[in-house]
Amino acid sequence: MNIGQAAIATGVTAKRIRYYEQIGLIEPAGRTESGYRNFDERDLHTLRFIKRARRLGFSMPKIADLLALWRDQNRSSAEVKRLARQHIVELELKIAELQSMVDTLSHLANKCSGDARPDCPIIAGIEGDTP
Amino acid sequence: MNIGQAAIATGVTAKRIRYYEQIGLIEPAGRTESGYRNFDERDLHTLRFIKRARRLGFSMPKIADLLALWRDQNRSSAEVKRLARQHIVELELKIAELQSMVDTLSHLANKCSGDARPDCPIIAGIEGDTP
DNA sequence: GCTTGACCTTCCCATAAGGGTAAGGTTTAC
DNA sequence: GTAAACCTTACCCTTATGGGAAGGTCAAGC
Repeated sequence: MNIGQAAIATGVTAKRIRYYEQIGLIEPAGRTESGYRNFDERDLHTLRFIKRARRLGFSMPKIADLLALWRDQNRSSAEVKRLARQHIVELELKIAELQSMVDTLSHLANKCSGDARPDCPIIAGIEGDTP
Repeated sequence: MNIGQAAIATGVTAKRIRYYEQIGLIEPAGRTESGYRNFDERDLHTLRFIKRARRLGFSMPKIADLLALWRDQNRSSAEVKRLARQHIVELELKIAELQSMVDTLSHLANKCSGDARPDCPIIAGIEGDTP
């Protein structure tokens, strides 16, 4: 199965597959005599794993860790759980940061008349009161 | 006031100030005879505005829009409000995305025993059931 | 007056996770 | 046999900076 078919089968673009190989996230795929990459079912399985991990917001280095744990038959679930918990904490931190932006902006926007006059608490809020 | 002092006065690093000038976000600062940038109070005011807008998560292009509105004495507050509302929507979209990741991961983590055994619903969840 | 250290300047390289495109080789279908 | 549809590598682009090099400038101390 060449890279285009693998891309269709997994929903991971050919470009990404090559990138994952390049950064060492996946093993270099086998090659045909003419140099085309050749993917088997196991490769597809790995690519799908990566795709799902990405959708959960894991970075490449973390996915590398997850892949290692995935393949390690002697892993402890505690290790996996620790990684997941840590990631959850990071996500929640990011959410809190974004939420704080939303809160501040919503507050300002609610005070803004939103008409034709130039007076605007939003501009004033950005301009001035908080450091 | 040279760039280092401006950086201290505003909390915007010299590197960023040069970058903002480079991308045209701010007017090129005045220069001394020897080529040093020279900042006045108005420049500092602009830099502080940018800093606060950044803290609210606005991108550079949006900050450029905000700066234009800020300077435009004939703006309507409606324009500003529209920009702010749109930004709020984008932030909330991002938050929802991250929250969905947290939810999925939390659900999986809660089912994981987190002990020495390898069996792990988190790995299984990434590996398999959802597309 | 000279040196030293703390500034400043521009320029180039790096980040994360790829997308776009070019130049060229291969395979497949008719 | 040829044209379309693949594949390959390689290079530049993105965001919003940080790091550092090479070299010019300024202020203080001696």
